Amino acid sequence: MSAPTRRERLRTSTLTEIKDEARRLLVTGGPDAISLRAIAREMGMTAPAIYRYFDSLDALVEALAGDLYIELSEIVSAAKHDAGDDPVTQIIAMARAFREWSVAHPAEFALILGSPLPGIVAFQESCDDADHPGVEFGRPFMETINALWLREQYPTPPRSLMEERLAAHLEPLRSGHGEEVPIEVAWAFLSGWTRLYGLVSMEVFHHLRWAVSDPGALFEMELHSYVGQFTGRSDKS
Amino acid sequence: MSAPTRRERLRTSTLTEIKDEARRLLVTGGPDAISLRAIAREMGMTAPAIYRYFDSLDALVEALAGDLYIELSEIVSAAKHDAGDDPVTQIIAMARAFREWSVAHPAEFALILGSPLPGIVAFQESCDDADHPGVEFGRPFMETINALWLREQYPTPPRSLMEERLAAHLEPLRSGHGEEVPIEVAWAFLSGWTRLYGLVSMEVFHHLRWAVSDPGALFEMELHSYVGQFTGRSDKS
DNA sequence: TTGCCATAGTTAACGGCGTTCATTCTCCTA
DNA sequence: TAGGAGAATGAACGCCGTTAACTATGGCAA
Repeated sequence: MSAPTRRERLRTSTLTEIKDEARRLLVTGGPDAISLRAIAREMGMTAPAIYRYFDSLDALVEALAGDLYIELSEIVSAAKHDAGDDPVTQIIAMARAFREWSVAHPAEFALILGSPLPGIVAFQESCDDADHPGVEFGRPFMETINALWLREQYPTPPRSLMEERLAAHLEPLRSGHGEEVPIEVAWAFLSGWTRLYGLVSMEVFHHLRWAVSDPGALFEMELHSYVGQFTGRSDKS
Repeated sequence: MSAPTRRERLRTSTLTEIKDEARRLLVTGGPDAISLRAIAREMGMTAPAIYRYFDSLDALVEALAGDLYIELSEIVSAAKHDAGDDPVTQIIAMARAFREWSVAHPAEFALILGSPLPGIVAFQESCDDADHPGVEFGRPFMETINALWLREQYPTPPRSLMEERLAAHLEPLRSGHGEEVPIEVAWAFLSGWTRLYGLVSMEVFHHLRWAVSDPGALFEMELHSYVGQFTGRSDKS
């Protein structure tokens, strides 16, 4: 399994060089700036040569998106790992790591978590399989919120209501994370993830400029409010 | 001020035909499918003729985005108006109207509320002026949450904490909606809006497919949870 | 009524793009 | 050492935004 041949080494090296150049173009000029000709030009090649490595421009962008998903997942997981054993501390660390990466890499964030480009739609569609990057990315959040639930049962909407209205539509999540996840955990995870995503993506996409001059302050306030739900501390002033 | 000349009538008619065709292309083929040549082809014209009406493709897309913002704002305002006098009912109606329009018009949603395309960035930048579509869009939400606050003081993070950490960064919002808005209202508005946006945009962008088969059920559950914060009903199961 | 001119529209062209095809070169292997 | 697989090339096609020069035309003033 070791000893990659010289050809293989050259091939993977070219492959990553193409993706690196694509990312550079993404960062400097937005998603539409990623072009085979520009990549090839920058690499001292001609555009058709790239077809030896990717079936199309869309396939290249899709591969790049997969890499970025993994990069972000690893950063979030590392933040959790470095945060000690307390689930609440872990959630705070993961949320902050997610925001920091997103704000530092707006173009990358837009590619994997923004409006799906027509070419990236197929990538989204393939979310059915359990080892899709999206499921993998959500896992540490889910596990932490589950650990928290085992420790103390934080408030949620009434269980009866969730069982009646929500339970039937959670089979994709449960098939990816195990059938045994309590519905309160599923809800808390989805609720928290959508809040985190909404806040961060609005900041990254500049949809908050008209309201807030320092989105980081709003983020910390929201994080405080969200975590308060778990610590049981009253929010009354 | 009335009596537009014949020339003017023809001009505005062509202008809206161009934007209509651009929207049709947006819906059928995504943002990148909007092309001057395709629009002109469909209209029985040649592409350079469009430059009599718009300075560039970007300017056209920007104008279309402005129209869509107004369309969405009017729909949300109408929903509030039709919802009677109770602020809580109004909030529910506005949130549902927002989601329904977004789900029914994913391409339009992506254009105005998704990742900012390089060309649309200038549109976002101009959010400083108080009559920007974004401020106008947020107004009915803000007013309703304010009315609610006057009726009963719902729970928020501690006022002292918000004054210390958040107040200094809210001047853009306050300059658009009046200085007198209490910080609790500003927080409740921003918190609610980011939650609504996060949930809806994840649904529209198919970022929830891996977890939930019917995002509408999750939406109603979240709405229930968010509104519960105002009605003071306990969320314990 | 005549003449003019702003307005709307055209054609041609430039450079950039993804993609395909036929071709060439080069390195590894049998 | 001969051959074949893999890597890269150049030319071409049909898109695209944009510019420039040119033409037709409708409305208004003399």
